[in-house]
Amino acid sequence: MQHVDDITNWKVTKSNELVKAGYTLSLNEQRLILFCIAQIDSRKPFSRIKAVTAAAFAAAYTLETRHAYEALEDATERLWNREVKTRFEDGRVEKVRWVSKATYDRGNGRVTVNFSPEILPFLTLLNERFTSYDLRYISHLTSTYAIRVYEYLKQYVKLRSSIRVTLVDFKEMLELSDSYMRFANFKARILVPAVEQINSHTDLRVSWVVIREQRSVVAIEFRFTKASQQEELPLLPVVEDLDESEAA
DNA sequence: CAAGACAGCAAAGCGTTGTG
DNA sequence: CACAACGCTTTGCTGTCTTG
Repeated sequence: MQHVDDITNWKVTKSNELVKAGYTLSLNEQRLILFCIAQIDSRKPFSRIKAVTAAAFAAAYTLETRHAYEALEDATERLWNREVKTRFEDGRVEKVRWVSKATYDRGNGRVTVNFSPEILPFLTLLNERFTSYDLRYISHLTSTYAIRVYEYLKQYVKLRSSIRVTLVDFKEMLELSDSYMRFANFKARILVPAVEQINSHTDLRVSWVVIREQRSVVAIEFRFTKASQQEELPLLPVVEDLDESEAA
């Protein structure tokens, strides 16, 4: 996992709870977080502390190294105040910080991230209800919403070929409840770009239809399949992979 | 009329270039 | 490596037309 040039098989694994939680991250913050998560062995407890070099970050997301410094510095700075909101059945909302410490080592182009203790249950010791995917599939997505939607669909892809989600829940997940009061805007700015990016860069092929009540859109039904070509790539059944490989 | 579609404006974000 | 500046993209909103 240390080799910068070999990110092809890095997997991001997180609990489905986290996949569906409400949070906002800029693209760079999202990239930084996912890069760190990809280095975690989700089956085990772990050190909480992950280091990211500009070179490794640039390699993972196909940027020129010299451009990665400021992206990392900026993302690190902003990550400090970011939080994850988990909504419970009874309406309770629990907020948790992503990081308890995040420092950019100026002069060395290196970030050290300490995940907060409260976020760890979403990332480690996972053996059920989790989602796993290859980091490389989202590495070319340029909309943070595209990444969120990809993860959301990915959690269902083994179980079914479509999922219906209410517009309210969906916007809540993306922390857009108070924005995009007009569906057309949400569609044009979020849905269409996200699905387009997912279809052209990831292993999922997605389409969607709106569900209406009267004339208002109340839900979205996503339909998806795994792309046939990508299927031939070394994408082992996730559960087996996690249970068996290098466990000892 | 209410809600969606479409066009366009503006701010923020992202990637690049040039400079030191 | 850092910083300033530029240009393209992403994101959020408004005006206006279209539709059932």
